[in-house]
Amino acid sequence: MARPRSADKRTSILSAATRTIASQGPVAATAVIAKEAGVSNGSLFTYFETKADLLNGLYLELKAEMAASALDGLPTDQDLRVQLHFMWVHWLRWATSCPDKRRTLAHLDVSDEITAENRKAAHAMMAGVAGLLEQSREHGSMQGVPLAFLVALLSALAEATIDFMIHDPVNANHHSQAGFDALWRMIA
Amino acid sequence: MARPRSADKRTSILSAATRTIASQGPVAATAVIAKEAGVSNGSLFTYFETKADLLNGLYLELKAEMAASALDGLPTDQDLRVQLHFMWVHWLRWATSCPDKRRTLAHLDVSDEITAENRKAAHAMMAGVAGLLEQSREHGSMQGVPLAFLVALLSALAEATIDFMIHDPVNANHHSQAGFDALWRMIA
Amino acid sequence: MARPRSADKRTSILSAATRTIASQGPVAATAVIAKEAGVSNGSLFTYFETKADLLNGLYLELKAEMAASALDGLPTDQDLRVQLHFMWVHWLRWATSCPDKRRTLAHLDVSDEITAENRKAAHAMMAGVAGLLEQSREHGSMQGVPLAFLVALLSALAEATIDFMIHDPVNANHHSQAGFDALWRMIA
Amino acid sequence: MARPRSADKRTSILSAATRTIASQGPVAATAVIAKEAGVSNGSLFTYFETKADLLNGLYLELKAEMAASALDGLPTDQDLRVQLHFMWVHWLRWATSCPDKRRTLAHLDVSDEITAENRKAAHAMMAGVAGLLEQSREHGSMQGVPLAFLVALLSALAEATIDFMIHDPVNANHHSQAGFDALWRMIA
DNA sequence: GATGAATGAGGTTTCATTCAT
DNA sequence: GATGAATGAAACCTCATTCAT
Repeated sequence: MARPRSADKRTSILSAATRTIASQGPVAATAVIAKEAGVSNGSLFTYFETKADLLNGLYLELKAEMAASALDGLPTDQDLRVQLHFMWVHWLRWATSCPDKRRTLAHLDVSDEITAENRKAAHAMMAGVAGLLEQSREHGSMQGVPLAFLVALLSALAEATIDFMIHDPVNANHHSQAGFDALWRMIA
Repeated sequence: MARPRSADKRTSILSAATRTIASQGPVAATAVIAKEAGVSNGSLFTYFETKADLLNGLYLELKAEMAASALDGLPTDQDLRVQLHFMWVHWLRWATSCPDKRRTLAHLDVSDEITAENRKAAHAMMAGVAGLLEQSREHGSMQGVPLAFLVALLSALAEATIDFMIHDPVNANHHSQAGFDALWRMIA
Repeated sequence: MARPRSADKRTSILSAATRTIASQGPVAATAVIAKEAGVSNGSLFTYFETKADLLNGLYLELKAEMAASALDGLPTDQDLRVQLHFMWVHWLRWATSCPDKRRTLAHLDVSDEITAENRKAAHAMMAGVAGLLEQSREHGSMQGVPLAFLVALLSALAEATIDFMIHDPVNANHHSQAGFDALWRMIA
Repeated sequence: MARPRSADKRTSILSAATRTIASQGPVAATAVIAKEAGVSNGSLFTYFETKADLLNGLYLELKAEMAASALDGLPTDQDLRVQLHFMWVHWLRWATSCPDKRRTLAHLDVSDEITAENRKAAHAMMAGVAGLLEQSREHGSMQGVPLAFLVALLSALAEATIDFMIHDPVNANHHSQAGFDALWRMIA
């Protein structure tokens, strides 16, 4: 209820929640998450007033991390195709290297507990990606469609590709490239 | 010689489950589903031994219906692009006209309760779609990628398009066409 | 509700109940007993109006069989010690050769479902044993105690001996004899 | 640092369980036991993880109390017959003065929920009684029989005597003495 | 009479949240 | 602030009994 003091503890809880929800889904009990975080079950509720709060906080945290992974270090001075490829590769690398975070995010994406407001906020984090897409399609076949639709298609392709990379890790790079080529054909 | 098990009642339960799970997710209580179906609490368990059984049965039922919608009446004597387009349109029409079924299926797709066996069976129902894709890419850019990956990409595009059609129903046909064109560019 | 017709079916149910209760106790479900008897769960209730009725019927049946085993063929023309020994041996032989019946009887003996009336009826079946005891103690040390107490002590010794015979079957006869000798010292 | 688990509450639950099981048997609902203990439904499960745990805990508690009643204050410097008589009298006094505990123990003795391990532990608590019996029979007629059998016979006689004392309380002392005399004749 | 589907109360256990320590 | 015991509303599932076929 009062302002939490330890940022460490908050982080512990979020990371324990990530691990637990990845394996059990959002029905994971708060007591289990607390124990996994090495914190008492009561303490969890001083850092997150409600289980829904925890879920929403985790959602934002993971979305932000994902967006940052995709966009940090973007070579803005280079060719658009190169930039888009950079974004694609970093996004997919992040997702495949933290499968728990990615799986948890997938769970939260379909959960009823995430508020519309937070979904919108998460969407805003991808503004950089949207901007890149906007430029990339400038002279291509998808000039007429709403940008949001385009973003949705990109996400869909990315997620499908990630699934396949995790499922067949030996050829992960291969699949990543094939996915990107498909994307490029789609929007170019 | 005794009162026969009623197919109607089974259907009632499945359709009540569809409605309830669409709005509450798979955590929907069996008691709520039973009441919504106009059936006693205990009766549900004579038709489905377990809640997990109900979920799995529903999953198969909906997947089958979805596959049938996409493939029934396929004009196999026509051009591949026409066939693929037929499939695309019918699939999306089904999904957008029964949003509850579609939403429930989305929930079940990520649920831990669905067995690997049933996931495989559901996959098999889409064999027709896979076959169509296999032929369609024959001379295109995606000859090298695993067919399963191609199917995953198709599904991803379809789902994203469906989302957008539901979100912006006025231009649904427009989005459907844009999605299909994108798909065709991707595989052609 | 109507008069049952098939004595066979009644017997099947009783014997299925014996087996099932022996292993699960009186909480055994009527549906399980019915299935074990090869009868529909509804039918069970035309032969026994109530589960309690079934339990009570079974109790009487088994008690009667036990009493008969102990007393049938009693050599009434012989020495009392010989008669008592005959009774003891036959009782214990019955109990050790039908462990299910014996175990079920033990369960029913402590069950709340058995009516006082039926307990009394069961007691009456052992009148022969009581009579034998009455005569046997005529000149011994237990002339003063209530006959019912004497019967209780006999039963207690018998049950303890049976337990031990089942537990250590190799020396069953030995234990049987030791038990009888102890009994005889007690009452002589 | 948090509210400590209360020994009182544990005791309340055990004693409520004793009363409830005495009258209803081990099928007594945990909710009923909790209410009788003045504790919430859920609290019972912080003191006993499982209903079976509660039953086993109660079993050990009652067996220990019974053994202590029989053996505490044993006049080890006196004649064996005196010691055995002391044990007999105290045992029977305990049993007849707490009929609920005794009845509950009788229920638990035949329950499937009690583990073999706990049965063995309970047996060990009676080691003092066994030792006394071992010495008492030294020069008597029961030198050849297994000690465990002897213990079983003693228990059987005690239980039968207790039943009779409860059933006819006016002459309880009389019956107790008659039972002991019978026991002594048996082993002397 | 026989069958087994239908019923709904009741059983054990879990869990988010509160609050005494 | 931290802890974990306390709470009681559900949740899933079982079962004796009834009744349509």
